Amino acid sequence: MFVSIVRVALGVPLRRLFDYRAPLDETLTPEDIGRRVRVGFGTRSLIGVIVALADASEIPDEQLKPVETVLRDLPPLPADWFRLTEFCASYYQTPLGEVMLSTLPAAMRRVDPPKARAARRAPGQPAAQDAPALTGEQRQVLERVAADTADKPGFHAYLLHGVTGSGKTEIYLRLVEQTLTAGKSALLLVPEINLTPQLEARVTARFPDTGLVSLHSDLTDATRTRNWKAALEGRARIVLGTRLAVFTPMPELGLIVVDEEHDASFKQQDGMRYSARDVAVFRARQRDIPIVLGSATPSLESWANATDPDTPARYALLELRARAVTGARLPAVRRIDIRTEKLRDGFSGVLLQAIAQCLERGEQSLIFLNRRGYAPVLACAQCGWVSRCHRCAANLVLHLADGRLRCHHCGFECRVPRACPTCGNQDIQPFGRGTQRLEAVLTERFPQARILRVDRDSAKSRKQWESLLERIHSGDADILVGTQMLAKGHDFPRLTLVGALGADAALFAADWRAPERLFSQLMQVAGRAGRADLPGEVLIQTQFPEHPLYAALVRHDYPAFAAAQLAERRHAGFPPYAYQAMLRAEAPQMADAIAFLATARAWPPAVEHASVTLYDPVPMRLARRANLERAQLLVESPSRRALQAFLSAWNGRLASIKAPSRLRWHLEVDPLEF
DNA sequence: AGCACGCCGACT
DNA sequence: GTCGGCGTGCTC
Repeated sequence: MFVSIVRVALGVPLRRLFDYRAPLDETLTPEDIGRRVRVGFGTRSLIGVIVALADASEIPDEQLKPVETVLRDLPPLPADWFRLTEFCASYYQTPLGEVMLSTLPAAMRRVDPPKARAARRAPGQPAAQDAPALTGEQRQVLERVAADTADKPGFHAYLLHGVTGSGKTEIYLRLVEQTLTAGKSALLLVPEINLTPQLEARVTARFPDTGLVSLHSDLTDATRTRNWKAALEGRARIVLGTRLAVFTPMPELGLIVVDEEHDASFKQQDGMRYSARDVAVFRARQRDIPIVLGSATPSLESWANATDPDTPARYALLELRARAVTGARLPAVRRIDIRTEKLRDGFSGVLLQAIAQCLERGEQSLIFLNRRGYAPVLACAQCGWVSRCHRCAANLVLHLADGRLRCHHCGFECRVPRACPTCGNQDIQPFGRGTQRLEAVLTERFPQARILRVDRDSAKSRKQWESLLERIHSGDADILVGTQMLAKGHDFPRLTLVGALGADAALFAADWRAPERLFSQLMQVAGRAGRADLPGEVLIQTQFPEHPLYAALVRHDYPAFAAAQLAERRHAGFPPYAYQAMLRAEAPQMADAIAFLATARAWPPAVEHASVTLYDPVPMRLARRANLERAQLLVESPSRRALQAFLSAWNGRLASIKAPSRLRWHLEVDPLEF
């Protein structure tokens, strides 16, 4: 074959590839597939990836431009990376070029790349830390995996279910060790690296002389590029990263681990809205290697895959039931019935007393409330004015700490007015409670206590977060007040009491995934309390103490909770018993957004789609954000295959719907939020 | 998505 | 008279 045509993927939102003439002075071979090229595109130059070579093009010869440069600074992107990005392009209905280019580090898609600087010398690595002895359960789990792979090497998907402190990390580390010994490399995915620096520290300590790189969005572009190159060139044997790392090319990949697999931060919420957990499972199957998904409270999707008797077991279930730390017991969980009691500033007498006793014993307590700010709204009792955001369909939250009203959706903020802006009444009142208010209340009630608030406001930067963590660890705080940030993987040495406020809101929320998230969060904060010598206690203030969610929580019984939830989901025809996609549109006028969706709904593609249901377009729950009116249309099918076939036919037609230029739309497969 | 081209309103 | 608003069309 005489190669005269180079087929190139470009990072533009067009569902096609672009043909170029081979450069005049170079002969291209199939080995060049996967190399980056610089090509002219319209009036500008772009970086693209060679996807194929051909001897002819459908495009008339005079319209073809020659490739400007073939970049040979790196090995070509490997074949399995192509299959991975092709799968994502097709599954998530995103143009291949966009998928490919968006998963490269920014420097790799720039036409004028910044000069690469040598890495600063890494500090001297400490000697390898010894592996701790395994518990019986841990040994069983590892033996099971070893037996499976000896029996049939290749793809195995495991769901590792184990409570906080049961030693999941040790399982990961042992499997990584085996993988390295076999000459392969490992990919470890975690929800947010800066929230869990101790995992990174543990991996580093265990494998000090192994090429370990991390990949996440907090790294500088130069570092990210350097680490990514190390992975592509096979020098990095362990890649530890957040969701974006799932696309890292790794020639010797032999194991994937997804820690806290239920965590919502594995879902990308803009651009290509992929689930890194699901992509990881596809990648493992495609590479024919084992994958371990770990969690104390797995996503119901994964749990169903591992336990549902009606569906063939897609994942094998591995369980760690006991806490690995010798003698450590699960904390006692109690429900505090607040239907009869008059609360004092949101706190029940029982909880206040428990905090007081905790203080006396010199132990730490944690108050959990998933709402930041001082109060969710400021209102005038005289004329009915409430602090609303004029750009969003939402209230402005009162932040008394810096005297401002803030919109949590668009970032708008202003000073707190002294009087009601409409009637001049001086007596405007905050309604409801956020973490700042709890902090203020506790400061007043326990003036001698050192109180630390931990939420997105007090831990804005990685530095602030680390300094807060440092204070918590050094015992520099008696009472912690915070949001779900506090629930994420940390050891609080003297924490023995957890109080949860406002949990009920999730029980009857419009979002039917709210109970799943609530259970997971409460289970996680509960897991922080108590250790061998200090028993822990969890107090949940509720008006619905009989609710099955709390009953399961008291028993630490995730399987029972999951079974009940799955039964409800099955009955209601929700995921994982249905597959969904969401078409969303936003425009300055709601009517335009709805009209777009109505047109899309009335344009069924030419494929058979009997099993696919298209619902009516409706305004989103937060109908206006940053002055844009938003609406959505749900597409659903009991068959993933049918939904996929429908979407690919439909997606092609959506682009040709005429709409006002200010209208934006996107299609999301497997949406998590409504 | 960018970027150019093109056709109508208020301004140094 | 021009600067610039954003509609429309194209990119191998």
